[in-house]
Amino acid sequence: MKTAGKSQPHKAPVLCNMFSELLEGTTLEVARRLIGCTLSYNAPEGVMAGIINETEAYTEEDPACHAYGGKQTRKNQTMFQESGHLYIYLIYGMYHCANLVTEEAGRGSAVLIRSVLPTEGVELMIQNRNYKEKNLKNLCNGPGKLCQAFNWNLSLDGLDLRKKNSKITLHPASSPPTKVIETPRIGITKGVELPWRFYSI
DNA sequence: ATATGGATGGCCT
DNA sequence: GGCCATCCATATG
Repeated sequence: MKTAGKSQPHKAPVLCNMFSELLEGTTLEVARRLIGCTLSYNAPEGVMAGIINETEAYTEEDPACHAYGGKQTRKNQTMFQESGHLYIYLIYGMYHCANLVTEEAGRGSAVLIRSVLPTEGVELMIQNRNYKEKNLKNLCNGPGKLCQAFNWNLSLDGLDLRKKNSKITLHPASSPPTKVIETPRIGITKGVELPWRFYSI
């Protein structure tokens, strides 16, 4: 090992480190705070990125949560890892959903990333989704669409975003959105009354 | 413009 | 065997 102790000024900063303060606090706080942040993926084919504009919070106490009651299974075990891990699951046999794990290890909680506004690698995303429309507003505006655009699947489940050189990174908003709206969550049958969905326009 | 129903597979009981 | 934190094509006003 002959790695230099100090970083060299000319060394290309291939990836930014995640700002850990983005994931501090309760799942609800994180879900709210992630609105406006940039999610980026350094894929083999190129970088893809988007600004998060819709999230949902899920915690152990919530009957709609995969980790409800703290029950660990094979599928949900990433939710019980430390905050900063990526939890991906398959839904309806054909789509994937991406979540950022929150809170401390042992507590099953996460924020579902429901939508991003594409900012980088748009051509790749269009390819990945076989997207026909001209307007990009429907390219990543849904949890399944987002994973399809970024080409994310179960193989990325459990990825630790806190690691240096993580393929997936989070960047804080340059200026936080002026208005974040909260509503009940989408597509669930339990915990429907909780206003745990956040979005901005 | 909104409403419907079919596709699909890993995981749980 | 039965869920499912979904999407899209198709059908109708």
